[in-house]
Amino acid sequence: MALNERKIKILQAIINDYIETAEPVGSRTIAKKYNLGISSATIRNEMSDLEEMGLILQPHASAGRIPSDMGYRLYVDHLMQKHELGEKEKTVMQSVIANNISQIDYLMEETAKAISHLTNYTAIITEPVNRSTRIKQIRLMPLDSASLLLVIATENNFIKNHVVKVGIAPSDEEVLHLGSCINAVLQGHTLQEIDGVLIGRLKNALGEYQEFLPNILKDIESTIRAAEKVQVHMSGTKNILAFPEFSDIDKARSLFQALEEKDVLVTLLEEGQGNDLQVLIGSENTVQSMKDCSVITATYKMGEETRGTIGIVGPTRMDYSQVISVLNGMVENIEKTLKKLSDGSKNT
Amino acid sequence: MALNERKIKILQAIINDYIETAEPVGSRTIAKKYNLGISSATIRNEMSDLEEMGLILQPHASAGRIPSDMGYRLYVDHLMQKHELGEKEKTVMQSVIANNISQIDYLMEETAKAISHLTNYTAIITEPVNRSTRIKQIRLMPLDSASLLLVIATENNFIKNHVVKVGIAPSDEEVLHLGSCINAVLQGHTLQEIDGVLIGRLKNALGEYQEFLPNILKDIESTIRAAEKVQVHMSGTKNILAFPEFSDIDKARSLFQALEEKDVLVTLLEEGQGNDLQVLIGSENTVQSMKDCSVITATYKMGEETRGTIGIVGPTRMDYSQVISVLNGMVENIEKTLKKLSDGSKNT
DNA sequence: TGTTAGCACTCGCTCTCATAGAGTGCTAAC
DNA sequence: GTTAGCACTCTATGAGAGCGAGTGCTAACA
Repeated sequence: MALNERKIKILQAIINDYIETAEPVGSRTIAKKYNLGISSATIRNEMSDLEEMGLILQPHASAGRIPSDMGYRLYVDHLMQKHELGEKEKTVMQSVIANNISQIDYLMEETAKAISHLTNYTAIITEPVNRSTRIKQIRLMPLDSASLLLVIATENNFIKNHVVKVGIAPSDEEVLHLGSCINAVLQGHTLQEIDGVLIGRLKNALGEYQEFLPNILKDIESTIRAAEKVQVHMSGTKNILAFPEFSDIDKARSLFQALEEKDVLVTLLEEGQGNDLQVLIGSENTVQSMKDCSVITATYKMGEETRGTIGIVGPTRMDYSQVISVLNGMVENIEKTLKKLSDGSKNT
Repeated sequence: MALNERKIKILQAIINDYIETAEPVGSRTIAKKYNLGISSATIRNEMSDLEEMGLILQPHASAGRIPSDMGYRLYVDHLMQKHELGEKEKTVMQSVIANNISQIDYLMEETAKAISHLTNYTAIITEPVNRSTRIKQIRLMPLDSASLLLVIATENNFIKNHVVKVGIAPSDEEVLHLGSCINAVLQGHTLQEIDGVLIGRLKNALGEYQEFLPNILKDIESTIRAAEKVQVHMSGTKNILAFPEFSDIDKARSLFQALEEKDVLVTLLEEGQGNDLQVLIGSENTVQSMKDCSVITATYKMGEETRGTIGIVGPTRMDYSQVISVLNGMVENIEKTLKKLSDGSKNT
C-alpha cells in the first residue's frame, strides 16, 4: 500500500490534533477542522489503511485514532516542520548565558531549569565529564583562627571549597605561601599521578604544617572524584502531573520513582551518546519504565569531543518539533559557554 | 461532659488506628483490636460523646470515625507518647554531621534530605539568617591566563566563588598580594559599610588593576545578598504522592504548586518563629493551601538567638510523635554544628 | 475507479437501580 | 452502667439501559 500525499496529510492532521488535545481523533473532526477537500467517509477509508500500515491505532473499536509509536517515528523523521524559536524562548535562552556563568555546575542547573520551563517536560542533563581530571589550581586561604579554606579548581572550572580544621592557624602570609607551594607541586596533575614522590614533595612544601596533609589529600581526592563523576541535573519533574497521560496516580508515581534513580537517568542519557540528536519514542526505549514516554537527547561537544548530554522526558504525545529546537538552541548555548571557559584557561 | 479515662483511651485508639490505616475506625474494630474490656456498644456510646465534643467526626453517617483537627490537637498536647529514636534514625542523623560539614548550605541540604527520608513527609528548612552579614575573608586566587577566582567567605562560613574575567592575568604573587590588600580593606565590613572611603582604599589596593573593581564589588554584593536572603531547602516532595490523602491528582497538584512558591514556604516557616516547636494542624494553618495538611516546625538557635527553622509538611493524619522526635534531634544536630563552626571563627 | 451518503454496528461512558456490607443509634434487658 | 439485638443509614459495587461518538460496509454516483 502506497503512502500517498493524502494519507500523509491525514496522518499529520491526526498527530497534530492529538498532540494538542490528547483525545483520539475521529474522521469527522479531521474533515471539519482541516480542509482537505474530502469527506469524512473518504478519510475513514484512508485511516483504515493507515491503521493497517501500523501508523495509527484505535484505543478501542468505537474511538477515533491515535498515532502509534511508528506513526510518531515517521512524523519525526519526515513530516515534522521545523519549529522556529519564538521571542519568549529566545529570551529565556539568552538569560541563561547572560548570567555570565563561569562555573559548570551553575550553567547546567540553569540550563535544566530553562529547558523544563520552556517545554513543560522534565529536563535531564549531564555535566561534562573528563576521564582524567587535572588540577588547575589548588590554593589555601586563611579562614579563621582554627581553619583554613582549601580551594581546588579543576579543568572546566569545576571549583570546590573545603574547610580544613587546624589547631591554630598560621599567619595569613604563611597560609598563602603554603598554598602557593602546594600549587606548585600539584598543578597539572591528575589523581592517578599523585604518588609517593609527589606526597614527599608536598610534605616538604607544608613543612611544619604536615598535619594538614591527610586532610588536604582527602579533599583533593573527593574534589577530583566529584569532577569525574557523571553529575546529573534534573528539573521540572512536577510538570509530569499536568499531563492527562499521568492522571493515573500510580503511573505518575512509578515514573517519579524511575526518575529518582540516577542509574536510570544515566542509562537514558548515555543511550544517545553516538548521535548529535536522538529521539526515542515509547517502545523504542530500552529502559522498561520509559516505554510509555519519549526521550529526546542531544549531545554537546568541546572541539570534536562529545562531553555531555541534555535531554527531556515526556509523554509520547509530545511537541517533538519544539523540543528539538529548544535542545538544539541549548546545545549551542552550552558549547559557546564551554568554549569561552576553555579559551580563558588555554595557557595556564 | 467529662473526658474520662475511658474516653481518652478510645480517642487514642481511634487516632492510632487511623494514623496507621487511613480508614475510618469503627466501634467493633476498637473492641476487637484494643482490649479495653468493654463491648462495641459501649464504645459506640462513648464515641457519640466524643463526636459531640468535637474530637472525632464521621465522614458520612454509616462510616467509622476519624479524628478531627481538634482531636489531633488534644492528642498532640496531652496524649501522645514520646517517640524514642530507633537505631536507624540515629544512624541517619549521625551520618549528617559525620560528613563533617563545614559549609552551611550543605548542612541544610543534607538535613532536609535526612528528615524527609526518616519521616516520609516533605521537609522544609531555612538557612540561618544574619541581618547584616560581615565579610570574614575575601581573597583573590589565580585561576588561568584570563581569569581570577574571587573567593568570599562571610560569617557562618557561607562561601562563594566568582570567576573574574580579566584581559591578562597578573602573576600569581601579584594576585595573592592583591587579594590580601582587598581583604585588609574589607574584612569585617558589611555591605552597608562599603562607602566612598572604602572604595577609595580599594582602588589604591588594586592599583593598576582597578578595572576589576566593578566586578569585584558586584560579586561581593551578590554574595552578601545571597547570604542575607532566606534560603529555603526542600526535600521529599515526591513522598506526597504516596499518601492516600493525595490520591486525587488535583489535590496532589495543588499542594505541589503551593510548595513550589517560595513565599508560601517562608510564610509557613516563619509562622513558628516564636516557639521552639510548633504544630499546626489542618485548619489551624493560616495558609489556605495547607488547610488539609499539618505543618510542624522547630527553630534552631545560636546562643540565645533564633537563627532558622526546620519543618515538615504532611497530611493531618501524621505520625506527630515521630516527626517531633526527629525534628528535635535535627535541631540538636544543627545547633551543635553551628556552634562548632562559630567556635572555630571566634577570634578572626 | 475513486468518492460519498447512509446506515447498522460497536463500544465506552454515564446514569439508575438493586444489593451487600459496614457501622451506627436506639431500645430493652441485664 | 453495660450490653445484646435490631432497624436504619449510607457507601461501594455491579448489572443493565440509553446515549453518543465513531467506525466499517454497502450501494449509489461522477
